[in-house]
Amino acid sequence: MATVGIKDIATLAKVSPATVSRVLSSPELVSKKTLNKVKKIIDEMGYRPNRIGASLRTRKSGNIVAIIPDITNPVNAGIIRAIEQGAQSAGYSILLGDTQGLVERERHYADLVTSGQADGVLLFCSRMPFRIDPTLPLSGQIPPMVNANENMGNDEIVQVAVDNVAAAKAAVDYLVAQGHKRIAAITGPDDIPSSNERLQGYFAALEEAGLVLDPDLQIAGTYTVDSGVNCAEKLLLLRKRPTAIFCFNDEMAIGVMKLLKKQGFLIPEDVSVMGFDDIHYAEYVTPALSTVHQPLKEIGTACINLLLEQLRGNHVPPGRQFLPFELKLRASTGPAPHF
Amino acid sequence: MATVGIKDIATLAKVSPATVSRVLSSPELVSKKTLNKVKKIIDEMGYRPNRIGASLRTRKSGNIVAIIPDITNPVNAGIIRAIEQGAQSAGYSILLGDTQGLVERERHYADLVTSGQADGVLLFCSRMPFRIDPTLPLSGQIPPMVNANENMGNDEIVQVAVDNVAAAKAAVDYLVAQGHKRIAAITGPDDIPSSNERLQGYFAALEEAGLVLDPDLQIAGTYTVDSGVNCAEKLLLLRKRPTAIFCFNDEMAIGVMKLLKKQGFLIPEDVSVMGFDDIHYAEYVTPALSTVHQPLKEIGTACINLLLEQLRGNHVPPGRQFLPFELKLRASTGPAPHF
DNA sequence: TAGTTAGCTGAAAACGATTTACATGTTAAT
DNA sequence: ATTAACATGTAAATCGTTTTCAGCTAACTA
Repeated sequence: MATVGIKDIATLAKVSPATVSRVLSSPELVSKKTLNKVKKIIDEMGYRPNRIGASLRTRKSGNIVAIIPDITNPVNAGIIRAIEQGAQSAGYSILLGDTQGLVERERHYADLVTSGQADGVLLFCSRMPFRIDPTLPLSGQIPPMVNANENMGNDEIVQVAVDNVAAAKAAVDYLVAQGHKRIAAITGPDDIPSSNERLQGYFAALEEAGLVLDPDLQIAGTYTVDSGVNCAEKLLLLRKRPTAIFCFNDEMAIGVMKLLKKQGFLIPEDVSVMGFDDIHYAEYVTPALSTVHQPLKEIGTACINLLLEQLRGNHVPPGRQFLPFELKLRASTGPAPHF
Repeated sequence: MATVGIKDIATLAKVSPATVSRVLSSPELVSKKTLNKVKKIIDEMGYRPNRIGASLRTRKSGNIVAIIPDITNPVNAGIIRAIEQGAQSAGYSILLGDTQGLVERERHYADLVTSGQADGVLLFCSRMPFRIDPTLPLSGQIPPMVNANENMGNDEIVQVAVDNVAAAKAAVDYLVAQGHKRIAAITGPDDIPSSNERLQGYFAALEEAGLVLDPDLQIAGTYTVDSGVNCAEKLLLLRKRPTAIFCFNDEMAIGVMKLLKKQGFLIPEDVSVMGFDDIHYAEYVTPALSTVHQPLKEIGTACINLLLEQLRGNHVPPGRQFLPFELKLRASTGPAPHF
């Protein structure tokens, strides 16, 4: 690898390293003549400034670390893609921290900013990865950070997501309007705040409709297809079966439909199925899955913009920022069966 | 942000910075007594060595850049996840370079190693992102690099993938064995080497079976669901329709099935559909998609191991390394229809 | 003409670690 | 007692930039 440094360029151009540096970062301070002379040498030599040297001096790494439980999750992948795009245009690179849901890996990646390898954090999970003193105000204790698509239960943190309560309520409202009275909910793990928010929305819709809240109809899944299958099995064993199943993500909804079809149930004639997320494939399962659309690209863009704003040193008002969801009604939901 | 440096620790522990450095990186050179003393101070102060300073001196960034056309593609996401895992255990971080297929972004991310921000490259596309002199041997001109799942048409590069020719041939062999005589191929874009390899496998299988090669049955798609729909439309307009369609990825296969069902064709009674990749959802479309399984985790692990080996300064024999594929036969393929 | 001023440029000091070469102190061997 | 060997610690150079401060020149003002 070529190892030509700023000094070499300076020598060749018969100027000082300072001038070369200025040519690169504040050309307006340099006279046209020297500017061209230096630029020419830089081109000829194919000189690339060493970013590590610059980082050491400026105390800016130019990196942002994204702490993500699972990059293979299409929701996360969709958000991260928009984030990467925005970061790149602003001259930042994304460090990928797939944590597989493990606290120690969340901490590990958070440490990258402590050790100067990253300037800010994009957090896709709900735990605070930094050691903080709860008696002190949060700002000042943490680096620039934005939470993507989760709820950290702390309004001092900048957070971007869909209003899960409202979105879940809208989904259940629709099922209610279709005449369903026994609506089951397959939730996510109960330590995930966004899942609990969806559950609240579910409760709110039932209450507003004056429907009884049957605890048997509420089951916790794990956001996987298999868990959808398992939960659906339990629901079908019930003496009074649900006529609609609201799954807190599309994966589980796909699992539910798989079992339903296997057992000979018609979707949506016997049972309606509603998902959440609107992953790419929701449209292509049979019947096409009704679900709640999350605007991944917009969420990603909002996250990176809010983070960049902080990195520029500007104040960003903390708190949650909601982006609009959309109910996608496809073929897996329909009127409640008569009997 | 605490800004405690190695000098502060040294002062507090009444030793020199060099000793503190040794405590961290080569503890065996330090006496037990000083070791404990220094460690205690480090803990008390919560000192984290600044990685930028260290990088500048050691000329190692501890980063690996992954250059990927599209992180939302489940195949790439699956591979990258295994890569990230292996990198993290070796103390490396992954810089995510989603290029959206653009040459300039590939170059941009390759530049990260030129500028010292990354020590090695994981390449998910087939173009060489570094400017090289073709008259000189490649080694020495490029940094440690491994190609994932593509073919760069250059045996001086370390490359890990599935044997696309053999895999495609196996898929078509199976269709032939099921009695199909008119087997269509929906390929990927024709500038993608792995797609061309699959095409070769398709040709080889047909030739071996003594089947005529009808150019009408070969259409180039773009690896998207929509393109699957479009290509299938063209195939169905043919006077002599295919009885089986081999799609070079699962997305297009899903599109093909969507159109087929819409037009009232039975799968596989009227037309068999075969995919490639075995993405997670292939199992859950209806009918379940027969496809070629790619071992994503193994590919990722092999890639990162080969790269780490190079980063350790060891020679890795260049060339392609094939990992075993697997034919997943599900419900979308069956015997050719009688007539 | 002398005094300002504006516009460029250069010298040198950071930034925060690692590492080489050397100094000191201690023990063991002669 | 002298020396050698070893264990431990220190001082200082180094990595490649950026940036402050000061100096120089040339042009402008009074």
